[in-house]
Amino acid sequence: MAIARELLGTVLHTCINGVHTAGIITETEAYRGLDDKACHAHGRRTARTEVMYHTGGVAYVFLCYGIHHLFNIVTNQADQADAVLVRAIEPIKGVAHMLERRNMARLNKRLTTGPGTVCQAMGIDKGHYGASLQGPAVWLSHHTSYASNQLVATTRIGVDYAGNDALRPWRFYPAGCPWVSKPV
DNA sequence: TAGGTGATCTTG
DNA sequence: AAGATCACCTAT
Repeated sequence: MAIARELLGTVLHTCINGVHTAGIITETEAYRGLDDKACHAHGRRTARTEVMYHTGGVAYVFLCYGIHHLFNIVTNQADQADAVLVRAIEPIKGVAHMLERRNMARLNKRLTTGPGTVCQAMGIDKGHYGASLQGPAVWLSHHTSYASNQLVATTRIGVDYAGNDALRPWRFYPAGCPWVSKPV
């Protein structure tokens, strides 16, 4: 949970086919393998979730609804299976390339607010499954830190199937930030 | 508000 | 081997 908060204000970079794009992470969700039914890895260690059981610092990417790739950062020690989903970014580099990838004409909030659109704009797909977050394709750099009283915590999106665990307030974003998929 | 889309997991 | 299930997005 702490890492999900610390990642807000961190810059996510990708370099794909020589194209460098980057954005400030503005919305995250935390998932915990051991006791969180909303986590894909909870009670399941399969080919798809295997990388979540690895030591943190790698990417967990999966395909959702047959269309959208979702990008997660594996965060804990081996066998804990914890991860943070990146749900939105504020684009800061390579905006023209992001617009092209998203097939959009003008910059607006919809470019990178939502986990599926973040991946599309940044060029992330299943080829990045298990990739190191220390480059060369994907990496992070520091930009801003937020005090905890600047952050909003809400329940996570789209996890109603998880029963009580759907109520955990493990979705975070900076208060007032416009680059958020669904403000409260 | 509903439908598209395909990998993954279960046998509903 | 087939069917259900999804951490979503876009357009009506």
